[in-house]
Formats: sequence, C-alpha cells, structure tokens
Amino acid sequence: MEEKEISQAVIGRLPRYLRYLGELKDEGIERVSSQELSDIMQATASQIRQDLNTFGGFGQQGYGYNVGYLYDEIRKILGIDKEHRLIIVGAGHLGQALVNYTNFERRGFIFRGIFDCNPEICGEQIRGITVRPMEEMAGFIRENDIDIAVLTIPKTSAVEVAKKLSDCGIKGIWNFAHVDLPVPAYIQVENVHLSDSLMKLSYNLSSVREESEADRKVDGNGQNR
Amino acid sequence: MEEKEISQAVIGRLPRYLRYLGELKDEGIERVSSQELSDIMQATASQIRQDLNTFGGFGQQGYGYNVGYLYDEIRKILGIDKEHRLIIVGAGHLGQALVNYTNFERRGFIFRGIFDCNPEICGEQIRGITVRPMEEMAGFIRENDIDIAVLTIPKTSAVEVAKKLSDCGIKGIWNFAHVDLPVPAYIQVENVHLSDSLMKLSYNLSSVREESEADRKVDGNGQNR
DNA sequence: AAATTCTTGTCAATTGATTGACACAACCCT
DNA sequence: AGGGTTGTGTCAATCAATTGACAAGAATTT
Repeated sequence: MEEKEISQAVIGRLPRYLRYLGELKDEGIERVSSQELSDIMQATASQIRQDLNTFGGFGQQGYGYNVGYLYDEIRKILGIDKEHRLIIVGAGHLGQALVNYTNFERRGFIFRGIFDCNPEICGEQIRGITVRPMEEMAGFIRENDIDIAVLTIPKTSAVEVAKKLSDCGIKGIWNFAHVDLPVPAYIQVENVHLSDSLMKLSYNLSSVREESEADRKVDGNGQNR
Repeated sequence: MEEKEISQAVIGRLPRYLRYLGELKDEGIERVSSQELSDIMQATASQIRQDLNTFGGFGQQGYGYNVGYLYDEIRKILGIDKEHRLIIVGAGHLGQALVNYTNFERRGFIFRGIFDCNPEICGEQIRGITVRPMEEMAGFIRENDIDIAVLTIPKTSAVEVAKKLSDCGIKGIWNFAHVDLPVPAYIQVENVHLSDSLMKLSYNLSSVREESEADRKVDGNGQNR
C-alpha cells in the first residue's frame, strides 16, 4: 500500500493543518500559500511544503494551495473521509464524557456501544446508547463491524481487556489507561496518558528560565515545542 | 536556573520511566540496570542511560541504578515532589471527569476550584468543590496561589479565557480546547488535543502495511513510535 | 506577448535525536 | 586482596527531522 515509511512527526502535524485550513475555509478564503500558512500557524513555510509534498503535489507554483482541495485531501490521508465505528470500554466519568462530546461524531467517529464490567450500570443509557456487560463485547464488535475500542478503564484491567479486544479482531485502540498495552503489532494503539501530559507541564513550569521572565514577549503559538 | 536546554523528547519520556520504576518499587526490587529496564520498557539501554545522564549521574558502575533513589530524583526533576494547585475552567462532562479522577490528587495535583460561565450550575458541588462563576476566577487564583488552570471549555471561548488567565498570573495551562492559545511565552501550555490524537489513530489504521499483516508478531510495546 | 512576480517542489545543508562502542569505576567472588 | 565481571558515563557515529536555497512552472501585469 505504502512505498516509503512516513514519519509519525509528519502525521502528527496533519490534524493541525486541517484545523487551520478549516478555519480559512469558513472565512471563505480559497487559496493560501505556504508562506501565509506559516505566518498564522507558527511553522516554517519550508516544513509545510515538505510535509504536504510527502503525500503528493497539492499546490501550484505561483498560485499556492487551494484551501478546499487541500482540506479534502488531508481528510483522505487521515482516513477521516469515511466513518469509523467505536465502542467505549469503561463507562466511568471519562468514558461518559467522551460519549457526550459530540464533536467526534461530527468528524465521523461514531460511538456504537458502551461496555462496563459493573452489572449495576448495565442497561442504563448514555446519550441513547445502552451500557452492556463485558461478556457481550466480542460478539458486538464482530456484528457491528467496530474499528476502534476506546479504553477508559483502570490500568489494572486494561491489559486483560486489550488482550480480549485483540482476540476479537479490533483494529485500533484509543488507550486512556495508564499502561502500555502489549498487543500484536498489527493493532494500532494511540495512547492518551493524561498524567504524563500533566507531568510534562509540571516540568516546564519549574524550569521556566529567567531569560524568558525577562523579555516577556508574546509567543503567539500554543503547541508543544 | 538551567545551563543547557533539555529537549522535550527527553522530558516526554521521564513520566514513562517513572511509571516503570514505580512498578519495580512495588515489587520490592531495589536495583536495576539500564539493560534490564531496556528489556521491560522496550527502549534501548543507550537511550535510557543518555536520558538519565542529562540530569546527573544517578547510577553506579557495576551496580546499576537504585530504584527508589532514581524514582525520587525523577519526581524532583518533573517537579511533582511538591503540590500543585489547579482550577478547572469549564464544568462540562470532561471537566467533571477530571475532577473525579482521584489519581491526579494522589500525584500532588490538587483541584482547588471549578469555574463555569453557566450561572445555573454555579453553586453546585462536584466532589466537594463548589462551582463558581467566571467573575470570581481572577481573585480566586491570586488568593489560593493557583499554579495551573485546566481549560475544558469550547474552543470559541478558550482564547478569551486564556487571555484572562494570563492577566491574573497563572503559570501553566492544561488545554483541552481545540485551539492553539496565544499566550505570552513565559506561560507554559500543555495541549491535549483529543481529536488530533484520534485522527492520528485513524491514519495509522488505514495505513497498516501488508507486511505487518503477514508476520503477525507481538510488539510488546504500546507507546507511539 | 513579453516581462515580472509569485510560489511550489526539491535538493542540499544543518540541526537534532538515537544508537553503538568502549574506557574505566565499582562491585562481587574466591 | 586480587582478578574477573558488571554496567555506567560519555564520546563518536549514525540516523532522522528541520531549515534554507533555488530552479522552474504558473499566474499576473504591462
């Protein structure tokens, strides 16, 4: 399918390009040059051109990039032009919060089922979706052609559940549990380790340099450096 | 304070080291070599030594690293040996989920206040913490010596609130809103862009190579590559 | 229609991160 | 106490990512 391996660094920037392109589109702007994008996004124009060119020549010399076209192409590259079917495993606070966050659905990530090991909450509805017992999970995944399982369970049971998930043919796991999941390499795992993120913030707080205290200038950019 | 800039790549790995060291500690293991750590963590021994050595010589030749000592030192480096005081801005599902997630408190991140612009839910209690109106936020931050604000509000109001926060002397922002925050460089921002993460997963799903389908071997590692 | 400007795609240079190799210090066993 | 072993700290080499530079194609102006 692919020729050369594309670095995760590039992939990681695509959603951000998509976000800014979406904003330009909403403003009715039809064309944009790498230089203009670079100004609003706080990235080098060279990097933008390099990144986009990894996937093909989307631009045109003397013109730049067509916003709408580029937007659609990046969506295709990311595979979000098609729907994804997800289940939540773990109906705790976080699991419920994710189900209630409608933006995912708008981007084509559809929650189809919710599973929990606590029999007391099984049968309850969250945003119209019934909470089911874990025993029904394997069958549900196969019958409903589920792509992605969202793991919002404590680390203690996460490894065991991940094993179960890989046995019944899940393709990807969005892992909020604070463990590394030992799954076969053909299953994609995307970790969201919230406490790791918070610790990084903590480090950066304590290591604020004097120099930066001195010349207090606006950065204009919010992403990780 | 610091001599040479330490790369975010290194910082990003420290929480993971800490996690594995904590597990070793719980198992009662007192010493570990970079080689042993490398085996369980799926990283090269060289990288582990290089990373740790960035902050000083924690190990000893012929012995390895003392698990407890190294654990404490990494905690100090990350600045999580001291308490941090946080507020949540945005008492929606996600904000509530974070408040209810007790693991943060166990690591020294203490939620002190919750703020929301919706007057209807102001006055309510979430895990013993009263939801207050946004007008009280600036005063509260100063009076309670708040370090970190957690932004769990829609992107539409995030930039405005971030401005407010930087005006009243917040040091760090843990940003769950889907925008880049234009704050002064001396304010640390750590972004958790959930939909970006989900899009990365989507990409990796669609780009699974045939080769990896072929030789289905266990990776043993769950983190991003 | 020619001249000028714009702006990509791409190659080369640089910068940064990871891995490998090894000298030497500390440990452990006899 | 001495010799073999272990395993760090560190330097060098490799590998990867980012930035800079520019030729050439397309658009726009005159």
